[in-house]
Amino acid sequence: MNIQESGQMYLETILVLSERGGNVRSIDVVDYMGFSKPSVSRAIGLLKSGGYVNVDSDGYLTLTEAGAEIAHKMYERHKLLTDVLVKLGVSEEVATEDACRIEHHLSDESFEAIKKYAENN
Amino acid sequence: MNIQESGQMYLETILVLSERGGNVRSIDVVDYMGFSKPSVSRAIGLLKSGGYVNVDSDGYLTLTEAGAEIAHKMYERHKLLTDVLVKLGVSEEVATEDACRIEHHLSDESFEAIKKYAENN
DNA sequence: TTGCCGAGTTAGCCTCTGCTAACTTGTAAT
DNA sequence: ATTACAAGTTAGCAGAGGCTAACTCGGCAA
Repeated sequence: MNIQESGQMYLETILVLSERGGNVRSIDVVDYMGFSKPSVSRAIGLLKSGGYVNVDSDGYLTLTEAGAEIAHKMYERHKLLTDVLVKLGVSEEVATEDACRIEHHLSDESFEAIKKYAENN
Repeated sequence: MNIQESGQMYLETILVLSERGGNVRSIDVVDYMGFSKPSVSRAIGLLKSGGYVNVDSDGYLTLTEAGAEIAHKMYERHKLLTDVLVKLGVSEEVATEDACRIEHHLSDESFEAIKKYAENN
Protein backbone atom coordinates (compact mmCIF):
# COMPACT_ATOMS: atom_id res chain seq x y z
CA MET A 1 0.00 0.00 0.00
CA ASN A 2 1.35 3.34 -1.05
CA ILE A 3 0.63 6.31 1.15
CA GLN A 4 -0.91 9.18 -0.75
CA GLU A 5 -1.23 12.78 0.27
CA SER A 6 -4.58 12.10 1.89
CA GLY A 7 -3.13 9.22 3.89
CA GLN A 8 -0.39 11.49 5.16
CA MET A 9 -3.01 14.01 6.26
CA TYR A 10 -4.94 11.39 8.20
CA LEU A 11 -1.80 10.16 9.93
CA GLU A 12 -0.74 13.67 10.82
CA THR A 13 -4.20 14.38 12.18
CA ILE A 14 -4.09 11.33 14.41
CA LEU A 15 -0.72 12.47 15.71
CA VAL A 16 -1.92 16.01 16.39
CA LEU A 17 -5.05 14.81 18.15
CA SER A 18 -3.14 12.35 20.29
CA GLU A 19 -0.69 15.06 21.30
CA ARG A 20 -3.63 17.15 22.41
CA GLY A 21 -4.13 14.47 25.00
CA GLY A 22 -6.63 11.68 25.39
CA ASN A 23 -7.54 8.84 23.13
CA VAL A 24 -8.31 9.39 19.47
CA ARG A 25 -11.32 7.89 17.74
CA SER A 26 -12.48 8.10 14.14
CA ILE A 27 -15.16 10.59 15.13
CA ASP A 28 -12.45 12.93 16.42
CA VAL A 29 -10.78 12.75 13.03
CA VAL A 30 -14.15 13.48 11.44
CA ASP A 31 -14.59 16.59 13.57
CA TYR A 32 -11.04 17.77 13.04
CA MET A 33 -10.78 17.25 9.29
CA GLY A 34 -14.36 18.03 8.40
CA PHE A 35 -14.83 14.93 6.26
CA SER A 36 -17.79 12.60 6.49
CA LYS A 37 -17.79 9.58 8.75
CA PRO A 38 -17.74 7.10 5.86
CA SER A 39 -14.78 8.86 4.26
CA VAL A 40 -12.83 8.70 7.49
CA SER A 41 -13.95 5.17 8.16
CA ARG A 42 -12.63 3.96 4.84
CA ALA A 43 -9.40 5.94 5.09
CA ILE A 44 -8.69 4.54 8.54
CA GLY A 45 -9.48 1.07 7.26
CA LEU A 46 -6.95 1.46 4.47
CA LEU A 47 -4.31 2.82 6.82
CA LYS A 48 -5.01 -0.06 9.17
CA SER A 49 -4.66 -2.70 6.50
CA GLY A 50 -1.53 -0.95 5.28
CA GLY A 51 -0.01 -1.26 8.73
CA TYR A 52 0.05 2.43 9.56
CA VAL A 53 -2.66 2.55 12.20
CA ASN A 54 -3.90 0.22 14.91
CA VAL A 55 -7.52 0.23 15.98
CA ASP A 56 -8.22 -1.36 19.34
CA SER A 57 -11.45 -3.05 20.41
CA ASP A 58 -12.80 0.25 21.73
CA GLY A 59 -12.17 2.01 18.42
CA TYR A 60 -9.20 3.97 19.68
CA LEU A 61 -6.60 4.79 17.07
CA THR A 62 -2.86 4.57 17.51
CA LEU A 63 -0.11 4.96 14.99
CA THR A 64 2.14 2.03 14.22
CA GLU A 65 5.85 2.69 13.92
CA ALA A 66 5.50 3.15 10.16
CA GLY A 67 2.52 5.43 10.64
CA ALA A 68 4.21 7.49 13.32
CA GLU A 69 7.25 7.97 11.15
CA ILE A 70 5.20 9.52 8.37
CA ALA A 71 3.07 11.52 10.78
CA HIS A 72 6.07 13.01 12.53
CA LYS A 73 7.76 13.81 9.27
CA MET A 74 4.70 15.66 8.03
CA TYR A 75 4.12 17.39 11.32
CA GLU A 76 7.71 18.59 11.47
CA ARG A 77 7.39 19.91 7.94
CA HIS A 78 4.12 21.55 8.76
CA LYS A 79 5.52 23.40 11.73
CA LEU A 80 8.73 24.46 10.09
CA LEU A 81 7.12 25.60 6.85
CA THR A 82 4.52 27.56 8.78
CA ASP A 83 7.30 29.15 10.79
CA VAL A 84 9.31 30.11 7.75
CA LEU A 85 6.31 31.60 5.98
CA VAL A 86 5.33 33.59 9.05
CA LYS A 87 8.87 34.90 9.33
CA LEU A 88 8.62 36.00 5.71
CA GLY A 89 5.57 38.03 6.62
CA VAL A 90 2.69 35.68 5.85
CA SER A 91 -0.25 35.66 8.24
CA GLU A 92 -0.48 32.72 10.63
CA GLU A 93 -3.67 31.44 9.07
CA VAL A 94 -2.51 31.48 5.47
CA ALA A 95 0.90 30.15 6.45
CA THR A 96 -0.70 27.13 8.11
CA GLU A 97 -2.95 26.45 5.16
CA ASP A 98 -0.12 26.67 2.67
CA ALA A 99 2.23 24.61 4.81
CA CYS A 100 -0.48 21.98 5.02
CA ARG A 101 -0.67 21.64 1.27
CA ILE A 102 3.01 22.02 0.49
CA GLU A 103 4.36 19.62 3.10
CA HIS A 104 3.36 16.65 0.96
CA HIS A 105 5.05 17.83 -2.20
CA LEU A 106 8.52 18.62 -0.99
CA SER A 107 11.53 16.39 -1.51
CA ASP A 108 13.71 15.61 1.46
CA GLU A 109 16.49 17.56 -0.16
CA SER A 110 14.46 20.74 -0.42
CA PHE A 111 13.04 20.39 3.02
CA GLU A 112 16.47 19.99 4.55
CA ALA A 113 17.67 23.06 2.71
CA ILE A 114 14.74 25.10 4.00
CA LYS A 115 15.35 23.76 7.48
CA LYS A 116 18.97 24.81 7.35
CA TYR A 117 17.90 28.25 6.21
CA ALA A 118 15.42 28.48 9.07
CA GLU A 119 18.06 27.55 11.61
CA ASN A 120 20.24 30.46 10.53
CA ASN A 121 17.50 33.03 10.56
CA MET B 1 -14.92 25.29 -15.51
CA ASN B 2 -12.52 25.32 -12.66
CA ILE B 3 -8.87 24.99 -13.43
CA GLN B 4 -7.24 22.23 -11.44
CA GLU B 5 -3.61 21.57 -10.85
CA SER B 6 -3.42 19.44 -13.97
CA GLY B 7 -5.00 22.16 -16.07
CA GLN B 8 -2.42 24.63 -14.80
CA MET B 9 0.32 22.22 -15.80
CA TYR B 10 -1.02 21.91 -19.33
CA LEU B 11 -1.31 25.67 -19.72
CA GLU B 12 2.21 26.20 -18.42
CA THR B 13 3.50 23.55 -20.80
CA ILE B 14 1.89 25.24 -23.78
CA LEU B 15 3.48 28.51 -22.73
CA VAL B 16 6.92 26.97 -22.32
CA LEU B 17 6.73 25.18 -25.65
CA SER B 18 5.59 28.29 -27.47
CA GLU B 19 8.43 30.29 -25.95
CA ARG B 20 10.81 27.68 -27.28
CA GLY B 21 9.69 28.88 -30.67
CA GLY B 22 7.45 27.45 -33.32
CA ASN B 23 3.87 26.32 -33.21
CA VAL B 24 2.62 24.02 -30.51
CA ARG B 25 0.51 20.98 -31.20
CA SER B 26 -1.01 18.41 -28.87
CA ILE B 27 1.65 15.91 -29.81
CA ASP B 28 4.30 18.32 -28.55
CA VAL B 29 2.52 18.44 -25.23
CA VAL B 30 2.42 14.63 -25.26
CA ASP B 31 6.17 14.46 -25.79
CA TYR B 32 6.92 17.12 -23.22
CA MET B 33 4.67 15.92 -20.42
CA GLY B 34 4.96 12.22 -21.06
CA PHE B 35 1.22 11.57 -20.93
CA SER B 36 -0.70 9.54 -23.49
CA LYS B 37 -2.27 11.14 -26.51
CA PRO B 38 -5.83 10.55 -25.30
CA SER B 39 -5.06 12.10 -21.93
CA VAL B 40 -3.67 15.20 -23.60
CA SER B 41 -6.47 15.26 -26.13
CA ARG B 42 -9.11 15.32 -23.43
CA ALA B 43 -7.26 17.85 -21.31
CA ILE B 44 -6.86 20.21 -24.24
CA GLY B 45 -10.52 19.73 -25.10
CA LEU B 46 -11.50 20.73 -21.58
CA LEU B 47 -9.21 23.75 -21.61
CA LYS B 48 -10.62 24.72 -24.98
CA SER B 49 -14.23 24.50 -23.85
CA GLY B 50 -13.28 26.38 -20.72
CA GLY B 51 -11.91 29.21 -22.81
CA TYR B 52 -8.27 28.82 -21.88
CA VAL B 53 -6.89 27.49 -25.13
CA ASN B 54 -7.63 28.02 -28.80
CA VAL B 55 -7.10 25.27 -31.31
CA ASP B 56 -6.89 26.38 -34.92
CA SER B 57 -7.82 24.34 -37.96
CA ASP B 58 -4.30 22.97 -38.23
CA GLY B 59 -4.32 21.79 -34.64
CA TYR B 60 -2.03 24.50 -33.37
CA LEU B 61 -2.56 25.55 -29.79
CA THR B 62 -2.57 29.07 -28.48
CA LEU B 63 -3.45 30.38 -25.07
CA THR B 64 -6.41 32.68 -24.65
CA GLU B 65 -6.02 35.69 -22.40
CA ALA B 66 -7.40 33.73 -19.47
CA GLY B 67 -5.13 30.78 -20.25
CA ALA B 68 -2.07 32.96 -20.67
CA GLU B 69 -2.71 34.63 -17.34
CA ILE B 70 -2.67 31.33 -15.51
CA ALA B 71 0.26 30.02 -17.52
CA HIS B 72 2.38 33.07 -16.84
CA LYS B 73 1.50 33.03 -13.17
CA MET B 74 2.57 29.40 -12.87
CA TYR B 75 5.67 29.91 -14.94
CA GLU B 76 6.74 32.86 -12.84
CA ARG B 77 6.22 30.82 -9.71
CA HIS B 78 8.08 27.93 -11.20
CA LYS B 79 11.12 30.00 -12.04
CA LEU B 80 11.22 31.91 -8.81
CA LEU B 81 10.69 28.88 -6.60
CA THR B 82 13.37 26.97 -8.47
CA ASP B 83 15.70 29.92 -8.03
CA VAL B 84 15.06 30.19 -4.32
CA LEU B 85 15.56 26.49 -3.75
CA VAL B 86 18.77 26.49 -5.74
CA LYS B 87 20.02 29.43 -3.72
CA LEU B 88 19.26 27.44 -0.58
CA GLY B 89 21.52 24.70 -1.88
CA VAL B 90 19.12 22.35 -3.64
CA SER B 91 20.27 20.79 -6.90
CA GLU B 92 18.82 22.23 -10.10
CA GLU B 93 16.99 19.06 -10.97
CA VAL B 94 15.31 18.53 -7.62
CA ALA B 95 14.56 22.24 -7.30
CA THR B 96 12.73 22.20 -10.63
CA GLU B 97 10.74 19.12 -9.72
CA ASP B 98 9.71 20.51 -6.36
CA ALA B 99 8.89 23.94 -7.77
CA CYS B 100 6.71 22.22 -10.32
CA ARG B 101 4.64 20.54 -7.65
CA ILE B 102 4.55 23.37 -5.15
CA GLU B 103 3.69 26.19 -7.53
CA HIS B 104 0.07 25.04 -7.61
CA HIS B 105 -0.41 24.93 -3.87
CA LEU B 106 0.82 28.31 -2.80
CA SER B 107 -1.43 31.23 -1.94
CA ASP B 108 -0.72 34.57 -3.54
CA GLU B 109 0.17 35.91 -0.13
CA SER B 110 2.87 33.32 0.46
CA PHE B 111 4.23 33.60 -3.03
CA GLU B 112 4.56 37.36 -2.74
CA ALA B 113 6.37 36.96 0.56
CA ILE B 114 8.80 34.49 -0.97
CA LYS B 115 9.27 36.79 -3.93
CA LYS B 116 10.09 39.69 -1.65
CA TYR B 117 12.59 37.51 0.17
CA ALA B 118 14.18 36.49 -3.11
CA GLU B 119 14.55 40.09 -4.21
CA ASN B 120 16.55 40.93 -1.10
CA ASN B 121 18.85 37.97 -1.33
C1' DT C 1 -3.06 3.92 -56.80
C1' DT C 2 -1.91 1.80 -52.85
C1' DG C 3 -0.19 1.69 -48.51
C1' DC C 4 1.85 3.52 -44.53
C1' DC C 5 2.63 6.80 -40.89
C1' DG C 6 1.71 10.56 -37.79
C1' DA C 7 -1.78 13.23 -35.30
C1' DG C 8 -5.85 13.25 -33.10
C1' DT C 9 -10.27 11.26 -31.26
C1' DT C 10 -13.57 7.88 -29.20
C1' DA C 11 -14.85 4.45 -26.06
C1' DG C 12 -14.21 2.65 -22.05
C1' DC C 13 -11.35 1.16 -17.93
C1' DC C 14 -8.96 2.21 -13.44
C1' DT C 15 -7.67 4.49 -8.95
C1' DC C 16 -8.20 7.93 -5.56
C1' DT C 17 -10.93 10.25 -2.52
C1' DG C 18 -14.63 12.86 -1.57
C1' DC C 19 -20.01 12.29 -0.80
C1' DT C 20 -25.12 10.64 0.90
C1' DA C 21 -28.39 7.21 2.47
C1' DA C 22 -29.20 3.83 5.34
C1' DC C 23 -27.89 0.28 8.37
C1' DT C 24 -25.84 -1.87 12.97
C1' DT C 25 -24.54 -1.75 17.54
C1' DG C 26 -23.70 -0.45 22.20
C1' DT C 27 -24.75 2.57 25.93
C1' DA C 28 -27.37 5.62 28.61
C1' DA C 29 -31.75 7.76 29.98
C1' DT C 30 -36.65 7.37 30.76
C1' DA D 1 -37.98 -2.56 28.89
C1' DT D 2 -37.98 0.86 25.61
C1' DT D 3 -36.20 4.66 23.38
C1' DA D 4 -32.76 7.46 21.57
C1' DC D 5 -28.44 8.80 20.40
C1' DA D 6 -23.53 8.39 19.12
C1' DA D 7 -20.08 5.82 16.60
C1' DG D 8 -19.02 3.22 12.97
C1' DT D 9 -19.89 0.51 8.63
C1' DT D 10 -21.85 -0.78 4.05
C1' DA D 11 -23.33 0.24 -0.48
C1' DG D 12 -23.04 2.89 -4.04
C1' DC D 13 -22.33 7.57 -6.58
C1' DA D 14 -19.29 11.41 -8.52
C1' DG D 15 -15.53 13.67 -10.62
C1' DA D 16 -10.60 14.23 -11.65
C1' DG D 17 -7.24 12.48 -14.32
C1' DG D 18 -4.35 8.89 -15.64
C1' DC D 19 -4.43 4.58 -19.12
C1' DT D 20 -5.01 1.18 -23.53
C1' DA D 21 -7.25 -0.32 -27.74
C1' DA D 22 -8.86 0.92 -31.74
C1' DC D 23 -10.59 4.13 -34.91
C1' DT D 24 -10.33 8.35 -38.46
C1' DC D 25 -8.04 11.19 -41.53
C1' DG D 26 -4.63 13.55 -44.27
C1' DG D 27 -0.24 13.57 -46.61
C1' DC D 28 3.62 11.39 -48.75
C1' DA D 29 6.40 7.61 -50.85
C1' DA D 30 6.68 3.57 -53.77
